[in-house]
Amino acid sequence: MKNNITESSKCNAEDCPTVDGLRMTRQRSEVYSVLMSYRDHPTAGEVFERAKENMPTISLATVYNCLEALVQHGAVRQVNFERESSRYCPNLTEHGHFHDEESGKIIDVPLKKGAKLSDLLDLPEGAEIDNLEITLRGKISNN
Amino acid sequence: MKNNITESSKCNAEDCPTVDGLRMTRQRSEVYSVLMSYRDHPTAGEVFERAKENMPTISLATVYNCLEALVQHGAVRQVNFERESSRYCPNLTEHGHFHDEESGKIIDVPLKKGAKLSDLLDLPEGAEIDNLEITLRGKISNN
DNA sequence: TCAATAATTAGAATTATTCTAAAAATAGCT
DNA sequence: AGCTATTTTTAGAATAATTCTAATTATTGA
Repeated sequence: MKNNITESSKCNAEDCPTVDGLRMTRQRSEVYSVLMSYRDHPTAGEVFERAKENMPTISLATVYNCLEALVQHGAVRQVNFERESSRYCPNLTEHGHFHDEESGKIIDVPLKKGAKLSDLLDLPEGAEIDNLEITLRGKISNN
Repeated sequence: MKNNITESSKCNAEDCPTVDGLRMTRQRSEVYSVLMSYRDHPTAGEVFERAKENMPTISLATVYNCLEALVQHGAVRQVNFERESSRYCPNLTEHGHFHDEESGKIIDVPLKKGAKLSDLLDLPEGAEIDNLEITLRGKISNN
């Protein structure tokens, strides 16, 4: 195929943000926009299924590559629940995840503004936190 | 082999606790005592290697079975870091885990007594937490 | 336009874990 | 103790998510 500048290979703010130092290819843009439009923490396989609707030739390996690139550049977060396959989340605010045992849904749980981790945990002396993951599992009693 | 009651098939408080409703077999006892004696969050494979020293005939499948049984009966906790293989921890107090990026060591991080999760997180309305996992990754600056 | 670099692709390889089915151990009777 | 039902262990096969490989394609920038 000839080098073909299409609409989707150009950047527009919504579905193709400029990520520092990351070349925004059509595939990365598609993967990112899948994450942005559903926001339900899909697995790589689910992202692949959805991406194929717009871009039937995309491969699973590419979805993995794109997700990794987006994660490494901080555009997307990778979320792991026990040994299940990784899920991906475009919410970049500090938050944890609540896994509802009944519906299977995963709900973002915002960290309270100004709340300090050291109020909850006895952190080791001199610990510098690069990454924090808080995952909760439970039920939602609706009454 | 004939039914052979050996020393290790009897229970003594230290390496063979009675776990509610769990038959304490020689293999389960061995797996549990491996976890208790090193307490460094080994993987199933590492538990297998260590268990073989005392019990050369134990199989990897059995180690997985035993670990699962112990986890299900609340005698041991399963800890997951990103996509790495599961690790196991006999510390039953409420705690999170700090993963030191430099040494690779995993350090238990106690929850402060009386600290409330709801001070840190905006939990969803009516959420009942069955399980909480807090994992931290970072460095320890030693000065 | 061309050369150098980076990304994509299909399919193979890897790896942790689970499954299967047969053998062994154990518990609960009498 | 002996008998039977149930549970556990075992080796090896199967599975599934992810990563790797090597060839093709796309992109950058001189």
